[in-house]
Amino acid sequence: MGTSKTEVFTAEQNQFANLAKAIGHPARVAIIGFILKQESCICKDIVDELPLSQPTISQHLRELKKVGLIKGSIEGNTVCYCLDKTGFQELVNFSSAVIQKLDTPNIECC
Amino acid sequence: MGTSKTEVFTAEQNQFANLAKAIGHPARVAIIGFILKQESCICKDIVDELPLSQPTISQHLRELKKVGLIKGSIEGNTVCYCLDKTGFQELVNFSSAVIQKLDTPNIECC
DNA sequence: CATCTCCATCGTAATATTGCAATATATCTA
DNA sequence: TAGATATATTGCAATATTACGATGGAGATG
Repeated sequence: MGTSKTEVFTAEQNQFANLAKAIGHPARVAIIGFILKQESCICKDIVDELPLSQPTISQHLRELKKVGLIKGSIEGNTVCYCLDKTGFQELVNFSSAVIQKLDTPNIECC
Repeated sequence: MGTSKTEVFTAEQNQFANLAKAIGHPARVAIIGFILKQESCICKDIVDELPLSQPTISQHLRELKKVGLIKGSIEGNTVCYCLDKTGFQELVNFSSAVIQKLDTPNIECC
């Protein structure tokens, strides 16, 4: 095994899981945080900031891009990576729906 | 490798990454959704609902519990698993902070 | 008490992820 | 054009994750 049985779950479940999984790595959390602080969105600056090799960062950026959390635009010699609102909105929707439900006091169990 | 270099990141970054990683599996998304729909929070019902073996579900429940997304209470012969607000609140905070920042139009790049 | 049900844990095979050196590619600069 | 700079890709070793059968233990039920 090692493979998730994705085929037995809905497309929505798989898609959201992929989104969460992409954030589920400290380097990627750090990348998001760095761009968010508007320190820079230039790939090189991220590589210089984080104590990981350039190929590793490049790989993490690709993961984030794949699920739509960032988008990159080529700027001559450099690449500018910016946060993509869509993915984060999905996160807000999911988690706030849970909280809202938990706040409605019609649950007898727990 | 295969190991994340957790030691070079902050405790906050690692903690949030763990939280997101826990949600980053379709089975765990499905478990959260099932409990949320208030269909049941009894472990056996989750096992009956999902097309995964009992040991596998048990393992997923442990992952969710480890990061504080659910909490389990023994109820005689059964175990009642319920959502824990804390973890979901962290998710909301993180992602809505990103969205808020992206909505402020003082960003020249991208 | 014997047995059944519910759940956790262990052990293990298959697969995925992580990180980096080496290398490729494209643009920029002198 | 020759190098320098920025980024992506490839290939691989180390480790983590996923799934499940087998097993164990605790409470319910006869």
